[in-house]
Amino acid sequence: MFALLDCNNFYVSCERVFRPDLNNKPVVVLSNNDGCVIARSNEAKSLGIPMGAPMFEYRKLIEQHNVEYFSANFALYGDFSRRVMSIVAQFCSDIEVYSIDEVFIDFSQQFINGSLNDFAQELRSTILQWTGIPVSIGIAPTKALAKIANQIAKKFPERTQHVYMIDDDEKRIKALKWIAIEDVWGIGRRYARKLNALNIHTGYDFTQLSDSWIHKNMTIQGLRLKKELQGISCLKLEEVSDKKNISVSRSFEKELTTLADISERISAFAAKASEKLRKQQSVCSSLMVFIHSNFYKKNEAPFYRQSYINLPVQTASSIEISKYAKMAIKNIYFEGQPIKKAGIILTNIAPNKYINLNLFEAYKENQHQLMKTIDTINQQYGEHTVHLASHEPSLKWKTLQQRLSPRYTTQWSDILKVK
DNA sequence: TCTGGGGTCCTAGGACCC
DNA sequence: TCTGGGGTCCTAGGACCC
Repeated sequence: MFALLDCNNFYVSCERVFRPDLNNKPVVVLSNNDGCVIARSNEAKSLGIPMGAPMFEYRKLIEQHNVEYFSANFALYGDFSRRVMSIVAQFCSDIEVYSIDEVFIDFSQQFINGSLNDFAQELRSTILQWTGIPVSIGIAPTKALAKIANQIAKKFPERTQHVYMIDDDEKRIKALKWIAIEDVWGIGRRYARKLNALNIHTGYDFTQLSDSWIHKNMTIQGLRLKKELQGISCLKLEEVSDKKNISVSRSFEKELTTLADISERISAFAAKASEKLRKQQSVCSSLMVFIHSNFYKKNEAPFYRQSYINLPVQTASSIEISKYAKMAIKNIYFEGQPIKKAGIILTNIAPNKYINLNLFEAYKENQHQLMKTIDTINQQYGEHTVHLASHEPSLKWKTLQQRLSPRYTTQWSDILKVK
């Protein structure tokens, strides 16, 4: 049996831990630049605020109903995530951290006295007591069914007490007939539309389609999903592995129209991405830089360009990566073209212990040492203490975060004082 | 005026090799 | 006039996830 444990309205719940006055009140959390809604409390959902709602469209509704809103505080959410996951790890040996707020657990490997249900309840109440974060748990024979069980637990909290188990065929069929096809894990907007056109509306309908049709139209992944929904486990827990791509991208607070400005941002993104790369002790051997115009402007033709660069040597040096990123941007940008968003993706990532040396380019050992020193300093004295001269982080163009909560758990100066 | 960011997997088709 | 077959690697693009 598998379980999926998922934190309820995670970002909002993190904010509420230090603001209990916001319990039972509508709360939302906003994206970068306070652009749109990325998390909502149940009360905010009931007001009809959808996921991804642009702030400028919903500001009126939000103010009208006294919805509390926060700028995203990822330092806080990341820290809470680590705390929740470490409690799960104490209870269960076999887990897969699936996202910042979700974890799969292999219950079959678990030595559990009594019922799985009681065990899950105990886990849930411990997490709530130790961290203040409410969670829901779905239990089923496969990961895809555990996802659905989790949605049932969340949808009917009174009846399920936040834990629901699909443990026989009758419950499985009932759950499949209950769930709308677009809410099934692995069915996105595109497939949902295609399936709806064929009169497929529930998870159950989907399992009635032929294997060959699903394989042909939805690849091998679609077929796996069908088996999973039928109770045949195809997806196991996955090992945590190094990232195969590392990207940093941002929308700008306004359109940029000069190479100098865009180049400076790209340099900062490159440095940030290199830092992530070094953190997982890897190097990369190619990168891609992209820029695009404001796609929401209906009266302008969309502009999108990307440039791939193969690096002469594998590296994790901010200096090297930034240098090539700036070369890439020169290839694709022309002066005057307004750019709203840009980013960098590092690819062909490998562990840094197996660096391939290039016949014509020396491995820059001194840069390796320099990066190590910079990382240590920034870790100790705060982000951006040392940075490349080619960009001025945080000062000139700090992103808009007008409603940022304190970093209660990761910054000494922000810690709560109890009088 | 104002619309997020960071990932994964799979497949088709072209380049290239013997 | 007739012009092989089988394989791998790489990349771009499309789908999905949170």
